[in-house]
Amino acid sequence: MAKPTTTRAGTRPADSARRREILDAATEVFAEKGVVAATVRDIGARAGILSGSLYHHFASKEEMVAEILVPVLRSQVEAFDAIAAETSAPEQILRRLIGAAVAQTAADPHAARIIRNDTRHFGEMQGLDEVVRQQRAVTSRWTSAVKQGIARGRFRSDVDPSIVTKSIGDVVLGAYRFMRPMGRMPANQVAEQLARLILDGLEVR
Amino acid sequence: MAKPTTTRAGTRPADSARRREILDAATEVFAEKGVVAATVRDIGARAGILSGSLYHHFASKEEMVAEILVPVLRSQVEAFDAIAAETSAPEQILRRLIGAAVAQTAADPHAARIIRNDTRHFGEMQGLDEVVRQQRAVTSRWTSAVKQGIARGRFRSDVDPSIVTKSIGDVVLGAYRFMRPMGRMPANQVAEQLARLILDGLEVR
Amino acid sequence: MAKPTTTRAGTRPADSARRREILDAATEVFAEKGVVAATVRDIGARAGILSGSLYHHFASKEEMVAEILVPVLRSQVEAFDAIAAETSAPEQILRRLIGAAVAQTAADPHAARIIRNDTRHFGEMQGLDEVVRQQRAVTSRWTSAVKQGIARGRFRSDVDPSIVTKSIGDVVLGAYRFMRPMGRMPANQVAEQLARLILDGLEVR
Amino acid sequence: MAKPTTTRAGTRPADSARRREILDAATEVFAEKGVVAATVRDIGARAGILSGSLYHHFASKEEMVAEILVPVLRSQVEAFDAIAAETSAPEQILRRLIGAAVAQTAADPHAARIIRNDTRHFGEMQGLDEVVRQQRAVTSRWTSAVKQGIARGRFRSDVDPSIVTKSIGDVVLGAYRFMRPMGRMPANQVAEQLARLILDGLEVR
DNA sequence: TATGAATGAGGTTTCATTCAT
DNA sequence: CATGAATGAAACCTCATTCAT
Repeated sequence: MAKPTTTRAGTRPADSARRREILDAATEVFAEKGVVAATVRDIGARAGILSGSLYHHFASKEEMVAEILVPVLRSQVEAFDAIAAETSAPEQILRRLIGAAVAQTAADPHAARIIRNDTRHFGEMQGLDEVVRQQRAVTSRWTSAVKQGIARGRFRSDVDPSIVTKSIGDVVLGAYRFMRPMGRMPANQVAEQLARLILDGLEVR
Repeated sequence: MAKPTTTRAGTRPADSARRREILDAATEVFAEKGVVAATVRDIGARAGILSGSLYHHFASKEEMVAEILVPVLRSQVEAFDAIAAETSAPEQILRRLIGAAVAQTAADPHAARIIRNDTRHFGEMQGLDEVVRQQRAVTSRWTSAVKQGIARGRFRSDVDPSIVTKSIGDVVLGAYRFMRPMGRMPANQVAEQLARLILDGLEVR
Repeated sequence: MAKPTTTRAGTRPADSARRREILDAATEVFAEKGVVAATVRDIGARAGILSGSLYHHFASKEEMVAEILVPVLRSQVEAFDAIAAETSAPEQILRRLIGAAVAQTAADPHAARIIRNDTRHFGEMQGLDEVVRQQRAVTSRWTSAVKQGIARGRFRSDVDPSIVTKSIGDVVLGAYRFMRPMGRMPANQVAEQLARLILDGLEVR
Repeated sequence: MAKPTTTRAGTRPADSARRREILDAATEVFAEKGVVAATVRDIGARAGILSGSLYHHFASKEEMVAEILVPVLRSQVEAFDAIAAETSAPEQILRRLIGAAVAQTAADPHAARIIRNDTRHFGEMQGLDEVVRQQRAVTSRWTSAVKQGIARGRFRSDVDPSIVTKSIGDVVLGAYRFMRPMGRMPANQVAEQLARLILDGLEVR
């Protein structure tokens, strides 16, 4: 995982325990209500603090969003790059990308939910440039994996790569619903089922 | 003093042309910004009207959302039921459901986008009970199609039906991105590609 | 979107000094303009605060009304009950009820004015149930005092008790006009004159 | 009754039947909700017309109020003056004033209710100068009747004339509650009971 | 005369943010 | 670090009034 030792602008003591607690509360609230509908009062209430006091730890609501998502996305990009570097068979790559993405989702289901639901807003929000950048990086990893598979004749060429890519992305981002705390299945099992579905399809051959 | 949420009597001309225009404007704005972030001023601006004047036509922002989504969802449920009634082979049913859903998405891509992005908020919004009900109806159609296919041995039984159902739903709801005005592909082609992907999988056999 | 009427958690410091100041300002404004015509901006202006900031202390305009009136009415009911418990002669009871009511009016003339002028609206306003309940309690105290006097043959039986009760209520509630800050007479003198008028009538015998 | 053949400013056809109907609807609505809380939409709804169409008949909401109240008040002043002119005994005068006032209340209970509840607003509303003037005239009639009775030694002198006057005014204005449509007693009976109460008091001598 | 659409001002309320203590 | 008070902008919505048809 990337280490967020420095925060944008002149924000205070970097990362205390309190800061982490607040961020966890914010993560939950953002996941449940969405970043637009979530208010700083909601976050304060969940963290056991008054909303005004949040500003001792974070410069803005946006900064919280960034601080929640950037590490998650960065770590995903790193994981993806490692997989691409050490794997050669396209279906193996895709299978492992799915596994890594689902594992991330398992590690931080709230973050996954935020990404799935609020990506649309990140462009207009200030200070989320890095989030947007990392999201693009993730997408590009999926895209090259798919294109490579098609180029090597292992993936079907009669489906538009962009459709494949985005559909896989959607399916994987929705995996949080099948695992704790929302679902009941262990992450690796979810990953396996999604991989089967994506690679082999629903129909029995 | 307290805001009366009840529909004012005397207003509400059922559906005039102006009403339709405003609804179209609202549909666009909701799709682009999300129902929470979209303001009545945004809608008014797009419709060429002052925000207060919207209330000559609609009782609330919520009512607009309902009026946009209910017909779309109802028509989808009807289409789904017709397909289920006249088709017997599970893979045929699923293929046709996908086709119908994508066709809907093509007919009203903005509505699809709203559903995809804002479903989470509908439960807490007042006056959207019918929307929620129809959404449940849609989901139940997908679910029974999938379960039937599994029961008849045509769909794989090693993937949780709920995972299958939700994943298909996600993929189909995202189809608006590949068609006009956002994408460039004709609807029936998108439907065909998604059906292939879902039923046969990405891998070349 | 829909306005949540529930009291926000986290706010509401029970009663600070500021809260009292605002409540006093609100009391004046409500008394002068009436609860419907009084705007939160009026109240804010009188309290030296922006109208939005009022909501740091109160959940709604209605809550202010309730918080102004409930204690006044409750205290009146208590006073009435004490009188009824320790007094036996009907004319003595009535005289003392009038005295207590006028004393209340003297203690909080603005509240009396609000009650006199805006009772009609309380039923339709949200959160004023307790106000309505206490008002009924006050009325019932007047009614039983009058009926008791008639039953014991001390009050005339040729006038409908409901007319008597309501008329006395009206006269007493209007007492604020004769005392400071609107009038000039001391409260006990007003009470004495009203009691004479009510019990003995205007005519010289 | 004074004939309102001319309306203030350049308002249309003077008085058609429709105008009367609307005015009746407005009277009811004003009485029930109060002139501030009553909206032109309420009035239109009760009159079976759209609110905008009201302005073909009246220049403003205020004009309606004026047109409702001025004739009532003028007629009361005339009646009072006639009584004062043809009666000499103070208690007879007062008794007949009460009778006349209650009769007015019976004839137009809604108007009485409006006067009782909304007098406070008339000063700030535009175009109600004549209403205010006539209300002053009414008050002055009550005042002189009372003062005359005191001067002639027929009314008690140990109660402030202003208190007497205002209290009588309150009681009489509240009479609408005891007669149809709100109460059940015939007007002359209400008048008789109020006169007894005011002149002779509640206590049995 | 009436309708239906619109205006524009203003109402209550929300909310991110600031700051003295 | 946290509180509690406040700000100021902006949100949703209401309402008297106007006007073309």
